[in-house]
Amino acid sequence: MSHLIGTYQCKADPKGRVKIPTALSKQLAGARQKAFVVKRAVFQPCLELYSLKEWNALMAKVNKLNRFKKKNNDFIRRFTAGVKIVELDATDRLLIPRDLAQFADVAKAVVLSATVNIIEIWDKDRYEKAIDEAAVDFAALAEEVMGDDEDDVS
Amino acid sequence: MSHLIGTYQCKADPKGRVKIPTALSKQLAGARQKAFVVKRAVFQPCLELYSLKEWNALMAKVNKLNRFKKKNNDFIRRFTAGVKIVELDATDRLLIPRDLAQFADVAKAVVLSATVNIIEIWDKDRYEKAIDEAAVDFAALAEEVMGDDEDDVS
DNA sequence: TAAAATGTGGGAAAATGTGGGAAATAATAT
DNA sequence: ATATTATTTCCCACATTTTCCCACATTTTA
Repeated sequence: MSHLIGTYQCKADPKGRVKIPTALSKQLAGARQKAFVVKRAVFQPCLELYSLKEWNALMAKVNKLNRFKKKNNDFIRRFTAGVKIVELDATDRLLIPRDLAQFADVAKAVVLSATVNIIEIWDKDRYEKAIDEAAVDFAALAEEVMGDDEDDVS
Repeated sequence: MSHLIGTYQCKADPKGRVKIPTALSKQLAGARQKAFVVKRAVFQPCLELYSLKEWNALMAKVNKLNRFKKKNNDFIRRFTAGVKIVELDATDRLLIPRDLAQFADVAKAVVLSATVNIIEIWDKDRYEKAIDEAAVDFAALAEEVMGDDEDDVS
Protein backbone atom coordinates (compact mmCIF):
# COMPACT_ATOMS: atom_id res chain seq x y z
CA MET A 1 0.00 0.00 0.00
CA SER A 2 2.61 2.48 -0.99
CA HIS A 3 2.49 5.17 -3.60
CA LEU A 4 -1.23 5.24 -3.93
CA ILE A 5 -2.44 7.92 -6.23
CA GLY A 6 -5.64 9.77 -6.80
CA THR A 7 -8.97 10.74 -5.37
CA TYR A 8 -12.02 8.77 -6.33
CA GLN A 9 -15.75 9.25 -6.06
CA CYS A 10 -18.01 6.44 -5.11
CA LYS A 11 -21.14 5.63 -3.17
CA ALA A 12 -22.13 3.97 0.03
CA ASP A 13 -25.25 1.85 -0.11
CA PRO A 14 -27.84 1.58 2.68
CA LYS A 15 -25.91 -1.28 4.22
CA GLY A 16 -22.78 0.81 4.54
CA ARG A 17 -20.94 -0.88 1.75
CA VAL A 18 -18.50 1.22 -0.26
CA LYS A 19 -17.36 -0.03 -3.62
CA ILE A 20 -13.68 0.60 -4.17
CA PRO A 21 -13.21 1.75 -7.77
CA THR A 22 -11.20 -0.76 -9.73
CA ALA A 23 -8.62 1.84 -10.58
CA LEU A 24 -7.86 1.98 -6.89
CA SER A 25 -8.34 -1.67 -6.03
CA LYS A 26 -5.85 -2.53 -8.73
CA GLN A 27 -3.27 -0.48 -6.88
CA LEU A 28 -4.24 -2.20 -3.68
CA ALA A 29 -4.00 -5.61 -5.29
CA GLY A 30 -0.25 -5.23 -5.27
CA ALA A 31 -0.43 -5.79 -1.55
CA ARG A 32 -2.20 -9.08 -2.28
CA GLN A 33 -4.46 -8.72 0.67
CA LYS A 34 -8.05 -7.95 1.26
CA ALA A 35 -7.71 -7.09 4.93
CA PHE A 36 -7.40 -3.55 6.13
CA VAL A 37 -7.70 -1.39 9.20
CA VAL A 38 -10.12 1.53 9.23
CA LYS A 39 -10.05 4.11 11.96
CA ARG A 40 -11.19 7.56 12.83
CA ALA A 41 -8.86 10.30 11.72
CA VAL A 42 -7.58 12.45 14.54
CA PHE A 43 -7.93 15.92 13.13
CA GLN A 44 -10.66 15.50 10.56
CA PRO A 45 -14.13 14.00 10.54
CA CYS A 46 -13.12 11.29 8.13
CA LEU A 47 -11.83 7.75 8.21
CA GLU A 48 -8.40 6.38 7.40
CA LEU A 49 -7.68 3.08 5.74
CA TYR A 50 -4.44 1.23 6.40
CA SER A 51 -3.26 -2.05 5.01
CA LEU A 52 -2.80 -4.57 7.77
CA LYS A 53 0.89 -4.57 7.05
CA GLU A 54 1.17 -0.83 7.53
CA TRP A 55 -0.85 -1.00 10.67
CA ASN A 56 1.16 -3.78 12.22
CA ALA A 57 4.35 -1.90 11.53
CA LEU A 58 2.92 1.08 13.38
CA MET A 59 1.75 -1.05 16.25
CA ALA A 60 5.14 -2.65 16.58
CA LYS A 61 6.47 0.80 17.40
CA VAL A 62 3.62 1.61 19.72
CA ASN A 63 4.11 -1.65 21.52
CA LYS A 64 7.50 -0.49 22.72
CA LEU A 65 6.09 2.41 24.64
CA ASN A 66 6.12 2.24 28.41
CA ARG A 67 2.54 2.10 29.57
CA PHE A 68 3.37 3.38 32.99
CA LYS A 69 3.77 6.80 31.46
CA LYS A 70 0.44 8.52 31.23
CA LYS A 71 1.31 10.33 28.04
CA ASN A 72 2.08 7.09 26.30
CA ASN A 73 -1.13 5.59 27.51
CA ASP A 74 -3.18 8.55 26.33
CA PHE A 75 -1.45 8.56 23.02
CA ILE A 76 -2.13 4.90 22.40
CA ARG A 77 -5.78 5.25 23.24
CA ARG A 78 -6.23 8.32 21.10
CA PHE A 79 -4.38 6.83 18.20
CA THR A 80 -6.30 3.58 18.23
CA ALA A 81 -9.70 5.21 18.63
CA GLY A 82 -12.31 3.63 16.43
CA VAL A 83 -10.04 1.03 14.91
CA LYS A 84 -11.69 -1.85 13.10
CA ILE A 85 -10.49 -4.61 10.85
CA VAL A 86 -12.36 -4.73 7.56
CA GLU A 87 -12.14 -6.87 4.46
CA LEU A 88 -13.19 -6.40 0.89
CA ASP A 89 -16.09 -8.60 -0.16
CA ALA A 90 -16.29 -10.59 -3.37
CA THR A 91 -17.09 -7.46 -5.37
CA ASP A 92 -14.43 -5.23 -3.80
CA ARG A 93 -16.70 -3.46 -1.40
CA LEU A 94 -15.70 -2.32 2.06
CA LEU A 95 -18.28 -2.72 4.76
CA ILE A 96 -17.88 0.36 6.93
CA PRO A 97 -18.79 -0.44 10.53
CA ARG A 98 -21.87 1.43 11.71
CA ASP A 99 -20.21 3.52 14.38
CA LEU A 100 -17.49 4.68 12.01
CA ALA A 101 -19.92 5.38 9.19
CA GLN A 102 -21.82 7.54 11.62
CA PHE A 103 -18.69 9.29 12.83
CA ALA A 104 -17.65 10.26 9.32
CA ASP A 105 -21.19 10.63 7.98
CA VAL A 106 -20.46 8.08 5.29
CA ALA A 107 -23.85 7.22 3.87
CA LYS A 108 -24.18 8.37 0.30
CA ALA A 109 -21.61 10.16 -1.85
CA VAL A 110 -18.11 9.26 -0.77
CA VAL A 111 -14.67 10.47 -1.67
CA LEU A 112 -11.64 8.23 -1.39
CA SER A 113 -8.48 10.22 -1.21
CA ALA A 114 -5.30 8.22 -1.57
CA THR A 115 -2.26 9.72 0.04
CA VAL A 116 1.08 8.05 0.02
CA ASN A 117 0.40 5.18 2.34
CA ILE A 118 -3.17 5.45 3.51
CA ILE A 119 -6.57 6.21 2.05
CA GLU A 120 -8.90 8.77 3.52
CA ILE A 121 -12.61 8.05 3.36
CA TRP A 122 -14.80 11.14 3.29
CA ASP A 123 -18.40 12.08 2.97
CA LYS A 124 -18.37 14.08 -0.23
CA ASP A 125 -19.92 17.24 1.19
CA ARG A 126 -17.53 17.30 4.08
CA TYR A 127 -14.64 16.73 1.77
CA GLU A 128 -15.56 19.67 -0.41
CA LYS A 129 -16.03 21.80 2.64
CA ALA A 130 -12.71 20.77 4.12
CA ILE A 131 -10.99 21.60 0.87
CA ASP A 132 -12.70 24.99 0.72
CA GLU A 133 -11.82 25.84 4.28
CA ALA A 134 -8.27 24.79 3.73
CA ALA A 135 -8.19 27.10 0.72
CA VAL A 136 -9.47 30.02 2.78
CA ASP A 137 -7.00 29.31 5.53
CA PHE A 138 -4.24 29.06 3.03
CA ALA A 139 -5.13 32.36 1.45
CA ALA A 140 -5.22 34.03 4.82
CA LEU A 141 -1.98 32.41 5.77
CA ALA A 142 -0.31 33.52 2.58
CA GLU A 143 -1.53 37.03 3.06
CA GLU A 144 -0.42 37.11 6.64
CA VAL A 145 3.00 35.78 5.89
CA MET A 146 3.71 37.47 2.63
CA GLY A 147 1.36 40.42 2.54
CA ASP A 148 3.16 42.77 4.87
CA ASP A 149 4.85 44.68 2.11
CA GLU A 150 3.43 47.95 1.07
CA ASP A 151 1.43 47.66 -2.04
CA ASP A 152 4.28 49.16 -3.87
CA VAL A 153 2.76 48.91 -7.21
CA SER A 154 5.19 50.69 -9.34
CA MET B 1 -2.85 -11.65 23.76
CA SER B 2 -0.48 -9.70 21.64
CA HIS B 3 -1.37 -7.45 18.78
CA LEU B 4 -4.97 -7.05 19.59
CA ILE B 5 -6.67 -4.76 17.14
CA GLY B 6 -9.80 -2.71 17.33
CA THR B 7 -12.18 -0.71 19.43
CA TYR B 8 -15.65 -2.09 19.83
CA GLN B 9 -18.95 -0.86 21.10
CA CYS B 10 -21.09 -3.08 23.21
CA LYS B 11 -23.51 -3.03 26.08
CA ALA B 12 -23.65 -4.05 29.67
CA ASP B 13 -26.92 -5.61 30.72
CA PRO B 14 -28.58 -5.06 34.11
CA LYS B 15 -26.65 -7.99 35.52
CA GLY B 16 -23.33 -6.42 34.65
CA ARG B 17 -22.59 -8.75 31.82
CA VAL B 18 -20.63 -7.40 28.87
CA LYS B 19 -20.74 -9.29 25.62
CA ILE B 20 -17.35 -9.42 23.96
CA PRO B 21 -17.89 -8.91 20.23
CA THR B 22 -16.86 -11.99 18.29
CA ALA B 23 -14.41 -10.00 16.22
CA LEU B 24 -12.54 -9.45 19.45
CA SER B 25 -13.10 -12.81 21.09
CA LYS B 26 -11.72 -14.46 17.99
CA GLN B 27 -8.49 -12.58 18.52
CA LEU B 28 -8.54 -13.63 22.13
CA ALA B 29 -9.15 -17.23 21.20
CA GLY B 30 -5.54 -17.48 20.15
CA ALA B 31 -4.71 -17.51 23.83
CA ARG B 32 -7.01 -20.53 24.15
CA GLN B 33 -8.28 -19.40 27.47
CA LYS B 34 -11.40 -17.89 28.85
CA ALA B 35 -9.82 -16.56 32.04
CA PHE B 36 -8.70 -12.98 32.41
CA VAL B 37 -7.67 -10.44 34.98
CA VAL B 38 -9.60 -7.19 35.34
CA LYS B 39 -8.35 -4.27 37.33
CA ARG B 40 -8.70 -0.57 37.73
CA ALA B 41 -6.59 1.49 35.36
CA VAL B 42 -3.96 3.66 36.94
CA PHE B 43 -4.43 6.90 35.04
CA GLN B 44 -8.02 6.83 33.93
CA PRO B 45 -11.43 5.89 35.28
CA CYS B 46 -11.62 2.74 33.24
CA LEU B 47 -10.83 -0.93 33.63
CA GLU B 48 -8.07 -2.99 32.10
CA LEU B 49 -8.38 -6.56 30.94
CA TYR B 50 -5.31 -8.79 30.82
CA SER B 51 -4.99 -12.32 29.63
CA LEU B 52 -3.53 -14.48 32.36
CA LYS B 53 -0.37 -14.75 30.34
CA GLU B 54 0.04 -10.99 30.04
CA TRP B 55 -0.76 -10.57 33.69
CA ASN B 56 1.82 -13.09 34.76
CA ALA B 57 4.43 -11.40 32.64
CA LEU B 58 3.60 -8.10 34.28
CA MET B 59 3.71 -9.60 37.74
CA ALA B 60 7.07 -11.12 37.00
CA LYS B 61 8.36 -7.61 36.43
CA VAL B 62 6.68 -6.22 39.48
CA ASN B 63 8.06 -8.96 41.65
CA LYS B 64 11.56 -7.92 40.83
CA LEU B 65 11.02 -4.78 42.81
CA ASN B 66 12.66 -4.71 46.16
CA ARG B 67 9.83 -5.03 48.63
CA PHE B 68 11.93 -3.73 51.46
CA LYS B 69 11.61 -0.30 49.95
CA LYS B 70 8.46 1.24 51.22
CA LYS B 71 7.67 2.97 47.94
CA ASN B 72 7.83 -0.27 46.05
CA ASN B 73 5.65 -1.98 48.56
CA ASP B 74 3.10 0.79 48.42
CA PHE B 75 3.11 0.70 44.67
CA ILE B 76 2.55 -3.02 44.52
CA ARG B 77 -0.30 -2.84 46.96
CA ARG B 78 -2.03 -0.09 45.06
CA PHE B 79 -1.34 -1.55 41.66
CA THR B 80 -2.88 -4.85 42.54
CA ALA B 81 -5.81 -3.33 44.40
CA GLY B 82 -9.14 -4.50 43.09
CA VAL B 83 -7.70 -7.14 40.85
CA LYS B 84 -10.19 -9.85 39.99
CA ILE B 85 -10.12 -12.95 37.88
CA VAL B 86 -13.04 -13.17 35.49
CA GLU B 87 -14.12 -15.73 32.93
CA LEU B 88 -16.18 -15.60 29.82
CA ASP B 89 -19.49 -17.42 30.04
CA ALA B 90 -20.88 -19.74 27.40
CA THR B 91 -21.90 -16.79 25.20
CA ASP B 92 -18.66 -14.85 25.54
CA ARG B 93 -19.84 -12.43 28.15
CA LEU B 94 -17.72 -11.01 30.92
CA LEU B 95 -19.33 -10.56 34.29
CA ILE B 96 -17.83 -7.35 35.61
CA PRO B 97 -17.57 -7.43 39.42
CA ARG B 98 -19.85 -4.89 41.05
CA ASP B 99 -17.21 -2.75 42.67
CA LEU B 100 -15.23 -2.44 39.45
CA ALA B 101 -18.33 -1.77 37.37
CA GLN B 102 -19.13 1.02 39.76
CA PHE B 103 -15.60 2.41 39.66
CA ALA B 104 -15.66 2.68 35.87
CA ASP B 105 -19.37 3.45 35.59
CA VAL B 106 -19.83 0.44 33.36
CA ALA B 107 -23.58 -0.01 33.18
CA LYS B 108 -24.89 0.64 29.73
CA ALA B 109 -23.00 1.65 26.59
CA VAL B 110 -19.47 0.29 26.78
CA VAL B 111 -16.37 0.71 24.68
CA LEU B 112 -13.71 -1.95 24.50
CA SER B 113 -10.44 -0.51 23.33
CA ALA B 114 -7.85 -3.08 22.38
CA THR B 115 -4.40 -1.61 22.74
CA VAL B 116 -1.73 -4.03 21.62
CA ASN B 117 -1.66 -6.30 24.62
CA ILE B 118 -4.52 -5.34 26.90
CA ILE B 119 -8.10 -4.24 26.57
CA GLU B 120 -9.50 -1.14 28.18
CA ILE B 121 -13.12 -1.23 29.28
CA TRP B 122 -14.84 2.15 29.25
CA ASP B 123 -18.19 3.69 29.78
CA LYS B 124 -18.88 5.10 26.33
CA ASP B 125 -19.47 8.70 27.41
CA ARG B 126 -16.28 8.77 29.41
CA TYR B 127 -14.39 7.25 26.55
CA GLU B 128 -15.54 9.86 24.08
CA LYS B 129 -14.67 12.56 26.55
CA ALA B 130 -11.20 11.15 27.07
CA ILE B 131 -10.69 10.92 23.32
CA ASP B 132 -11.80 14.48 22.78
CA GLU B 133 -9.49 15.78 25.44
CA ALA B 134 -6.56 13.86 24.04
CA ALA B 135 -7.25 15.19 20.56
CA VAL B 136 -6.48 18.71 21.65
CA ASP B 137 -2.80 18.14 22.05
CA PHE B 138 -2.48 15.01 20.01
CA ALA B 139 0.03 16.61 17.70
CA ALA B 140 2.34 17.44 20.55
CA LEU B 141 1.70 14.08 22.11
CA ALA B 142 2.45 12.23 18.92
CA GLU B 143 5.65 14.09 18.39
CA GLU B 144 6.76 13.48 21.92
CA VAL B 145 5.83 9.85 22.02
CA MET B 146 6.58 8.70 18.52
CA GLY B 147 8.79 11.42 17.16
CA ASP B 148 12.10 9.79 17.94
CA ASP B 149 12.55 8.62 14.39
CA GLU B 150 14.45 10.77 12.03
CA ASP B 151 12.20 12.38 9.49
CA ASP B 152 14.25 10.71 6.89
CA VAL B 153 12.89 12.45 3.88
CA SER B 154 15.61 12.24 1.37
C1' DT C 1 -23.72 -2.36 -31.18
C1' DA C 2 -22.35 -6.27 -28.81
C1' DA C 3 -19.54 -8.06 -25.29
C1' DA C 4 -17.02 -7.44 -21.29
C1' DA C 5 -16.17 -5.23 -17.20
C1' DT C 6 -17.77 -2.60 -13.45
C1' DG C 7 -21.08 -1.04 -10.11
C1' DT C 8 -25.61 -1.66 -7.45
C1' DG C 9 -29.20 -3.81 -5.04
C1' DG C 10 -31.50 -7.11 -2.44
C1' DG C 11 -32.80 -11.76 -0.40
C1' DA C 12 -31.92 -15.59 2.64
C1' DA C 13 -29.08 -18.36 5.56
C1' DA C 14 -26.03 -18.14 9.19
C1' DA C 15 -23.96 -15.99 12.96
C1' DT C 16 -24.25 -12.87 16.70
C1' DG C 17 -26.28 -10.39 20.50
C1' DT C 18 -29.82 -9.94 24.19
C1' DG C 19 -32.87 -11.05 27.64
C1' DG C 20 -34.78 -13.74 30.98
C1' DG C 21 -35.80 -17.74 33.80
C1' DA C 22 -34.56 -21.80 36.53
C1' DA C 23 -31.13 -24.18 39.25
C1' DA C 24 -27.57 -23.80 42.46
C1' DT C 25 -25.15 -21.55 45.94
C1' DA C 26 -24.67 -18.47 49.68
C1' DA C 27 -26.63 -15.56 53.45
C1' DT C 28 -29.73 -14.39 57.17
C1' DA C 29 -32.91 -14.81 60.76
C1' DT C 30 -35.78 -17.39 63.73
C1' DA D 1 -30.43 -26.38 62.49
C1' DT D 2 -33.68 -25.15 59.21
C1' DA D 3 -36.52 -22.40 56.56
C1' DT D 4 -36.63 -18.30 53.84
C1' DT D 5 -34.57 -14.91 51.09
C1' DA D 6 -31.11 -13.12 48.25
C1' DT D 7 -27.39 -13.68 44.92
C1' DT D 8 -24.95 -15.88 41.48
C1' DT D 9 -24.38 -19.15 37.71
C1' DC D 10 -25.83 -21.53 33.94
C1' DC D 11 -28.53 -22.37 30.02
C1' DC D 12 -32.01 -21.76 26.50
C1' DA D 13 -34.70 -19.22 23.08
C1' DC D 14 -35.74 -15.37 20.37
C1' DA D 15 -34.56 -11.07 17.78
C1' DT D 16 -31.39 -8.81 15.29
C1' DT D 17 -27.42 -8.22 12.51
C1' DT D 18 -24.11 -9.76 9.42
C1' DT D 19 -22.43 -12.37 5.68
C1' DC D 20 -22.68 -14.49 1.52
C1' DC D 21 -24.35 -14.99 -2.86
C1' DC D 22 -26.78 -14.11 -7.05
C1' DA D 23 -28.85 -11.26 -10.49
C1' DC D 24 -29.52 -7.08 -12.84
C1' DA D 25 -28.19 -2.28 -14.27
C1' DT D 26 -24.86 0.57 -16.06
C1' DT D 27 -20.73 1.86 -18.14
C1' DT D 28 -16.72 0.98 -20.97
C1' DT D 29 -14.20 -1.04 -24.76
C1' DA D 30 -13.44 -3.17 -28.96
